[in-house]
Amino acid sequence: MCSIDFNRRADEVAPLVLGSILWRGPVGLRLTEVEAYLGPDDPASHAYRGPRGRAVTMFGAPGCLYVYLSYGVHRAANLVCSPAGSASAVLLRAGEVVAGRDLARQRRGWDADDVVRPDHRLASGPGNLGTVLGLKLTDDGARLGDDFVLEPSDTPSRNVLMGPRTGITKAVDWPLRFWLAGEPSVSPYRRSPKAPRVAEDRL
DNA sequence: CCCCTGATTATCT
DNA sequence: GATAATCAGGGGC
Repeated sequence: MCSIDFNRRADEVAPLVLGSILWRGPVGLRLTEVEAYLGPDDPASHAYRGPRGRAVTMFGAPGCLYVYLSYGVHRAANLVCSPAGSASAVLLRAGEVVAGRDLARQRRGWDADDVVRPDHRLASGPGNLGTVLGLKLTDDGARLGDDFVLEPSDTPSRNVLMGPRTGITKAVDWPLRFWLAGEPSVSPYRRSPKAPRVAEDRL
C-alpha cells in the first residue's frame, strides 16, 4: 500500500482513490465513485475563475478537504489535488459504509431496520455521502490525517470504469467520472436536463 | 421505468 | 435576479 500523491492533477488521482477507505470517527467509507475537476482549465470547476470565494481552498495544500454547500442544502466533499497555488480536486460522489453503520443510518434519519432503505444507498450521491460523514462547512480545509483519515487500498482497483460527469452544464462530455464496476452505491449516469444537446462546448 | 418539481443559500451576473 | 458539482417525492406510462 503506497500513499496517494495529491500533488498530481485530479484526473490522475481520481482512479487511485477508488477502493480506499475514508475514515471520520467511527464511520468508514470505501470510495466507489468520484469525479475530477480541473480548476482554471475546467469550466465546470468551482476554481474556473481563480482563487476566489469558496474556491480558495482548492488552491491550497493538496491532501486537504474542500467542503462546499450544494444547492443550499447539502454538504459535499472533495480531496484537493495539484501543488499549492494551482487547483484541482476529486469530488467524492459515493461510497460503501464499511464501519459505523448505526451512526451513518442515524445521520440519514433512517431506522436501523428499515428494509426499504438499504445500506448501500446510505452514501450514494455527494450530498448523502456528506451527511453520512457528518460534514459541516467548518470542515472545509481540514487536513487528511487528523479528523479525517484516508486509508489507501492495498491493491489498486482493477475494475475502474470512466465516463462523463453528472449534473453539470459545462464540459458535459469530458470523461472525468470514475467508478468501480458493479458497486450498488454508484448511481446511474444522469445527464443534466439543462446540458446542451450537442457537444458544442469542447475546447 | 421516466420526467418534473420544490427546497434552500452561496455565489455570480 | 438567476444559477447551481443535489435529493426526495410525486405523477404518468
